[in-house]
Order: sequence, then structure tokens, then C-alpha cells
Amino acid sequence: MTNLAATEVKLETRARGILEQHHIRPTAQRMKLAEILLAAPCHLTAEQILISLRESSRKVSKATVYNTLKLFVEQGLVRQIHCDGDRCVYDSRIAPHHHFQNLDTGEMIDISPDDLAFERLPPLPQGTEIAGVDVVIRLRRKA
Amino acid sequence: MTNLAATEVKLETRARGILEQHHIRPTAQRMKLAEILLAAPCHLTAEQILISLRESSRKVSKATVYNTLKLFVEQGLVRQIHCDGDRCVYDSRIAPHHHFQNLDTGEMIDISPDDLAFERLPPLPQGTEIAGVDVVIRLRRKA
DNA sequence: CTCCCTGCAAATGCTTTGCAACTAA
DNA sequence: TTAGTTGCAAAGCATTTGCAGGGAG
Repeated sequence: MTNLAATEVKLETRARGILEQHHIRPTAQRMKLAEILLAAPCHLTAEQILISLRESSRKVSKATVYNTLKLFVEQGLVRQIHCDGDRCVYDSRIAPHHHFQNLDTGEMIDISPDDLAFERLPPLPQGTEIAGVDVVIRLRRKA
Repeated sequence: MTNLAATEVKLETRARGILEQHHIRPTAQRMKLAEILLAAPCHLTAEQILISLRESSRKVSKATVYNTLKLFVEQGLVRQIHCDGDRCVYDSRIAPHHHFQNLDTGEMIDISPDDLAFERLPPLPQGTEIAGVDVVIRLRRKA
């Protein structure tokens, strides 16, 4: 009980700090969203976030959820991953890392950067540099 | 001229052969689509394919393009790549390979499997096996 | 008071689907 | 004949946008 309360306070403080670091005004809606995403490293769809929000006291409109997520992505607060054509997840872990994708469930699982290394990378086209490298290991149930 | 004609005939034959191998009835529309995709390894959006088709003699409806592409994907004739949220490309190279994505132009470029190798892969979650590994190296114009 | 934020609903854009006409074996 | 295909238009669906009302500083 006291632990829970302490955790919640800490989370709120942390969320506020991160928003301010990114020069985002900490409105009630943005705070709620940040708290959901920052509570733990997670991969959530806009829909799942919307459901989380409805369960909490404060109600947030769908438009605001999308607008806020877009803002967070632009500010580098979360990462947007397109796992398939008509669904994308917001990844609250900012540090570079890779993913398993469970094809049966659609679930995304983090891969620690330490667990994956390249032996050889291809030469880059003239005049370009690497902005990022994404690896997705697609998994199926073992036969 | 004779070369061109020969190439076209060959392409048509090849397209027909591939459709039959996959037990897809070679209708005129499917042949045209297969020819566009098989002419060379390429990454085309549904829109680009639609434009190619309009330029050719035979006209094909948008619905048929989507239905046919879906069929081709299901049959493993082409690969569908989701490069961003509201756009996907159809990759006519079936063999496993990876991609550069030019963030400035959206263009996808093949990476030969020989040019990329892993030094270390992460342990897989219990009861799963690898269905595929996709690497996307995102590029930006060099500063 | 002013600017920015929010929420609703309408709009957008890609993709899918229902259905009647059609086509090839 | 008969199952499989096509094309049109309408439907779907995730996301974006226009705009009026609202809130914080």
C-alpha cells in the first residue's frame, strides 16, 4: 500500500521530468500517457493505450492519444514500430535494441543489444550514413 | 528489336511457369502482374503496379491488383514488406535477403545475404523457432 | 488575454469485400 | 455447365485533421 503509493508518486515525478526534458508541456492527458508508457518497457498499440486510459480515472479522446503519441515519437520519447500493415506499436524503450516478433500472437519481445552482434555489414550507398538498424526475428511455434 | 521480342516471350513463359508451379490459374491479369514483378528484382507499391498496368494494353482494376498481390504473397511468389505505416511494397525477390531503406526517398534497396552476417544471435524463447530474420538498415543523407 | 490543448466528428487513404457479370475448361 | 475471376462501388479501419470550446499561465 505504502509501496504502491510511493511507486505512483515516483512514476508521476519521473513522467513530469521526462516531459519537461523534452520541452513538452505536462498536461494531465500527456502525463497519463507518459505514465502508462514509462511504467515499464512495453510495446503497446494505440488501441491498448486507449483502453488503459479508459480504465483510469481521466478520460482521453482518441484524437488526443494519436496526437500525443505522434508528439512523443517526434520528440524521441518513444519509438514507433510498424509490425504489420495496419497496426503499429509504441515502444517505450528508447535505447537501441532489436525485437522478436511472435507470428502466432503478434507479440513483440525485446532483444538486448548485447545478445545480437553483426559479423559483417554491407557497404553503404554513396553519400549516405546509417540512421539506424532494425532487426526483427520472426518466430513461430516449434513444430 | 528481336532481342526485345525474345525477352518478352521468355518473360511470358517464365511467368506462366511460375504461376503453374504455384497452382495459380494463369489468367491475363495475373500474367501481366507476374510479368511486371518478375521482369527484374524490384520493390513496388500497389500504386506503382497499378500505374504500370494502366500503361500496358490490358487494364486491371484496383481490386484485382490487391487480390492478386494477396494471392501471390500467400503462395510465396512475392514478399510483402511493410516499410512504414500506410505503405507497403511487394518484393519480387523471394530468396532471403535484407534491405537498406533510404529515409529521404522511401526507396528500398536489396542487401545481398553475403554482405551481412551475424556474429551472435539471441537465445529463442521456449518452444519457438525462427521463421525469418529481417534486417533493415535505415539510411540518411550524409551530413 | 492569449496561446496552446482537447475532443468531437468528419475526412483521408490504403486495403478489403459484396455482388453481379463474365470467362474459360 | 460450373467453378473460379473480374470490376465496380461501397465498406472498413487505423490514423489525421478542422474547428469550436476550454484551460493554463
